Amino acid sequence: MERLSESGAKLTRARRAVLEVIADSRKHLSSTEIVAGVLQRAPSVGRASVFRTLDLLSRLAIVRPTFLSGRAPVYVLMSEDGHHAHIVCPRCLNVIEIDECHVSDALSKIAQEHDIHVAGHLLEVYGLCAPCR
Amino acid sequence: MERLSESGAKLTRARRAVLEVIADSRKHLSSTEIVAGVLQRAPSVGRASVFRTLDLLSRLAIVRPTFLSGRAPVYVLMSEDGHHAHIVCPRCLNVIEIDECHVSDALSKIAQEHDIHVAGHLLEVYGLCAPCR
DNA sequence: CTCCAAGTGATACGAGGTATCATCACCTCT
DNA sequence: AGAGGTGATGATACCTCGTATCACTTGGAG
Repeated sequence: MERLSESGAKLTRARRAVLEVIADSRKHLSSTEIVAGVLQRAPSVGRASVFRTLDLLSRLAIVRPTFLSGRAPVYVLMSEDGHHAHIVCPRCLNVIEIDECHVSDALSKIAQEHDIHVAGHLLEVYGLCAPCR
Repeated sequence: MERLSESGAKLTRARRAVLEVIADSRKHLSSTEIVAGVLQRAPSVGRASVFRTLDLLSRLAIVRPTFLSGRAPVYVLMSEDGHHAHIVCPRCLNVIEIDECHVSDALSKIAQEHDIHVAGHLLEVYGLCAPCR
């Protein structure tokens, strides 16, 4: 929310609604689910604005579209410093969020080797979860 | 290619064509580009089969759809052991492939903490490349 | 309070992806 | 090597998600 206004973008009803829907959700939502959620919360907001907002949030690295299950992408909320990590079980398609992903050493090596200023990352780990084995 | 036949799936003309187009490309391709490439290589192959094959390859973790630029996802070819890593520059949208991503220590910690058998991973690093600074 | 660029909502449109179904060809088994 | 049947195919029509357009509204700086 602060990240949005800091970027110079206006904090409008539509954008507030989209952000609230995403932040309040326990799981990653598809665009269709976000449209539905926004419609409940602020019925006057139009479809197009939801998509425009998702696009804006993606460009600001607040959110990142990713394929988890189903045909449409779901939107992952990035942490304040632009990072996110989760585990996907290819069997049950459940997603386990990871808080501590231990990749900072790896990132600094990568930054050095490729002459990059790292601003964020997404780590997806694939593997069977305990119940599925 | 071997990975496909080992999975029990038939090795057909359509599938061969899709795999060849992806493997021969220097960059990550969108579905539209893959359809076009397949059409050149094997004109008799139908649209639907290309999408079906992409779906199959995703389920087998040979390929992974990801949003890099543009509206449609692009397909990333995973290594034989199910891993892939790259850097995306948010400015020029160029993608730099990473061969050595240094995350194995992190992955074993994650595997332990979350009781997972890690089968693969995708690491996306975001950051400005040298020319863009 | 005023102003105006940024953003909005409604709608029509278009591209990307899918369901269907009769036909075909891979590959196993003999 | 040849046959059989099941998984896969190609063509088409369709549907869904996301986008362009444009007249109107609104956030927020001054």
